[in-house]
Amino acid sequence: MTSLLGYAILGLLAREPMTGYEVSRRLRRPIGYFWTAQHSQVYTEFARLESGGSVRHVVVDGPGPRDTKRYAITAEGRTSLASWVVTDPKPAPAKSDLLLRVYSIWLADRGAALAMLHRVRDEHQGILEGYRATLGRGRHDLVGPHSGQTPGPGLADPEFGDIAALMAGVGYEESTIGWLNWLCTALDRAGESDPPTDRVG
Amino acid sequence: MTSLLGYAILGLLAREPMTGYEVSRRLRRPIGYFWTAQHSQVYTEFARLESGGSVRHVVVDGPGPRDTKRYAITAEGRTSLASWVVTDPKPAPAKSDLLLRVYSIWLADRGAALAMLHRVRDEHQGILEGYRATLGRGRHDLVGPHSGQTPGPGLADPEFGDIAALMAGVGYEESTIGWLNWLCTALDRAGESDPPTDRVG
DNA sequence: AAGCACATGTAAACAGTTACATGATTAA
DNA sequence: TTAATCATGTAACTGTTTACATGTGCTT
Repeated sequence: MTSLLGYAILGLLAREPMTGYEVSRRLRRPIGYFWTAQHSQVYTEFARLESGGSVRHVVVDGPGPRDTKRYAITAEGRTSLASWVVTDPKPAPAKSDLLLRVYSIWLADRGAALAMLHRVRDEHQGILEGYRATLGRGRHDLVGPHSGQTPGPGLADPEFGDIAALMAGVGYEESTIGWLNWLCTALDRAGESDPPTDRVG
Repeated sequence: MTSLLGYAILGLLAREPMTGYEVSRRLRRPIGYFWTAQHSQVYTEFARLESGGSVRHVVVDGPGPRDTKRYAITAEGRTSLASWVVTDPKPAPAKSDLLLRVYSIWLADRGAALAMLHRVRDEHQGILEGYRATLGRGRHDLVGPHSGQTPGPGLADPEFGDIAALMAGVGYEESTIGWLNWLCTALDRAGESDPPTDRVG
């Protein structure tokens, strides 16, 4: 009954109570880049979660014309989150704006395509560095694919989830950057024989 | 004005004319896993593309109560696709069902979590093998990050886009599988100190 | 005085999924 | 005869984005 957005919110509240504003802020560019939502969606989802008994709120004083509400996960919410976590995700339909463009890149002007790919690569490079910095700021036991001996956070520690998500983000960005570099090289090589003009029409 | 789905369809039609049914079939599990759509969405999008002058159809005889229509991209459609291709994609909001679960995995039962992660890894392994098989079936010039000397397809060849998308898929699956293996190991290590029971409530 | 961060909501539009509806041909 | 594949469409619903709406307190 709970939606994926609902579980995203519960995952945040399981760490600490938050206002709708704080949840929205975390869901703009989340740690590990795995879910996003607008504040309008968050506020309506809170209402559904509360009527389902997964969260509860207390009113605290704050600015503006309305009450500020701080939400906390309930025991029921925690249980439902914990049992959903181990169910099978449906095979990701992974819609990629970038891949969609690359699929049709053979129609485009080579120079313009290369410029776009370089911009995208630089952006991913920045994101990757951000993830690495975040990993570095945390405790760095457990980090590194073969770090072996040092004991990491216990399974019951939320940092386990944080680090796992960050590691996924690092791996994803690294693989994307590697692919973009390969693609730029391939595009250069493919372009050597062709004239550098737009070949539409 | 054209939606991302519209460009996905144009990208397919730029290769060869197709019926709505064929486009839908390709969009269920696309080459490189980068876009999906239901047939209901495809048929309505065709209407929009046609009223915008990007596609045209001819009626061919076929089964069923309605006419079978074969769609082809127009010169205008090709031009609009080619110029969209080199515009910047917006930073992918990349919603991941799996990452969402892993972010809250510290709440779950370790055994159940490991079982789920193993199922997911095996599934990704299958997808990866599928991509590799597809790459192997095509001409395999250009394939391999540092294959260097052999000339690949010209930039104006649609196979350039096919291979690029497949390479992205291979990189993504490899990185996902590597991360899942790391995660299973970390989960084992983290679980050694904790009792293997559900720690909710 | 202008702009930003905090803080919460509603409304309209668009994107996407699931279900409904029809019917021919071919293979098990 | 049962099911799958080919083939096209509409309707209802859910999810998501964008725009509207309000108002405080702090900083520049």
